[in-house]
Amino acid sequence: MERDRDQGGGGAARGESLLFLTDEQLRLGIEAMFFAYRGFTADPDRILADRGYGRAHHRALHFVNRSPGIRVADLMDILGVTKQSLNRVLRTLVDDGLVESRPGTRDRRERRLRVTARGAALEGALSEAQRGRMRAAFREAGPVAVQGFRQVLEAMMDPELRRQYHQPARGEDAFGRRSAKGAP
Amino acid sequence: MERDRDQGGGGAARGESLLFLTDEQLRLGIEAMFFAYRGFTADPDRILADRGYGRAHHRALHFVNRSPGIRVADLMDILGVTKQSLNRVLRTLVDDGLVESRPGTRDRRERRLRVTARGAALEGALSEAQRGRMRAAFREAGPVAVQGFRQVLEAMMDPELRRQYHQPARGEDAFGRRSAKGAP
DNA sequence: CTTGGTCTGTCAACAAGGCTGACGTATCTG
DNA sequence: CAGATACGTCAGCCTTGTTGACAGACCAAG
Repeated sequence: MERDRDQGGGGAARGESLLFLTDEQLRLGIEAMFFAYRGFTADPDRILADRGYGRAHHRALHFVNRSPGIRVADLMDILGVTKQSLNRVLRTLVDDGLVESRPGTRDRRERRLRVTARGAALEGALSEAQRGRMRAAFREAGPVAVQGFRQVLEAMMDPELRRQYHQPARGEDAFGRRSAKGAP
Repeated sequence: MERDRDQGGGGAARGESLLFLTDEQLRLGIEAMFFAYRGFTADPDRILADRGYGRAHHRALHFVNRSPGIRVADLMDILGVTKQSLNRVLRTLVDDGLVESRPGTRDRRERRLRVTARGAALEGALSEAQRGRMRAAFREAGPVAVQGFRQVLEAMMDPELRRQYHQPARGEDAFGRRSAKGAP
């Protein structure tokens, strides 16, 4: 809502050019999201299938890699799944030696997660496949388009998720203190 | 690939500004896709859950509504699922009277699908929820950003899917002739 | 110090929605 | 007529989501 410039109820342009808000344009945006997301996940999915993992494993691995020492509960919030779902995926990753799970030093109820060397290798392969496609898309569209892409996507997120997007890290240092982004 | 302007191997800027192609920027793009897609599906998912349907029903309903008279095989291609998966979903939609399935007039082996009045109503509700969020995002980001958003998403699609994105319609007229976009 | 409440993560069981494989049926087409 | 095609269906499997019940660790109040 924010400033809410002009924009009458009708749906047609007025004054400026609001043609980009017509239902037809929105439908195109919706389908673009659908088809693009398919492409976005296609490459890593192939790699995962080869090794007997699924997309859920990729997601977990990605965010553990991004935030070493993350707690299970925080990972749950980011991924938006129940702890039971997450746990199943996490267990296979731990059993296979891709992720390491250690009790927190400050609070021993929690498990602090980090990727192992092997986990980092797989994450790198998946990530590189995904980055490859995105790099090509970014290059083809150019920096201005990329800027717009990010703006629209960010505006489409739920507010809590937007926070996750901006403050990636969440770990625990050697003394067991929590270390959020700019925490003292 | 296309023109392949500049863009050295290093990863840092050179001449222009290629900072938008760094791995860090790509990681942000990847996470933006992930979080935005969550938001993108959240609103319709709630409506669907109330009525005992899932996201798969939404997808089918959307594309049948978009392309009245579409054949089952074409819907399969668009959705990227097997006929068994599609059939399960489609059967419940037909049984519940949201989608109508009739043999084709030209070729009676095929089933031509279209939404019923009730189907259109549900599709409208789902669609409106999704459009609402996208409308807000588009308005907040502005027309230039929307243009970039569409460019990047399109570049990220698989080529076959890009075709689906550009030529939405696919139906059958009263005489049983196929009617693609600008077909004679 | 003990005790109850609130976290933490785990186990069990179930449902949705993908998948493969094998078939059956109707309908076209050469 | 013979083969190809479009669709539906049965059976069975897997991933990944769900809820419910539970155990261990922590913490604050008595």
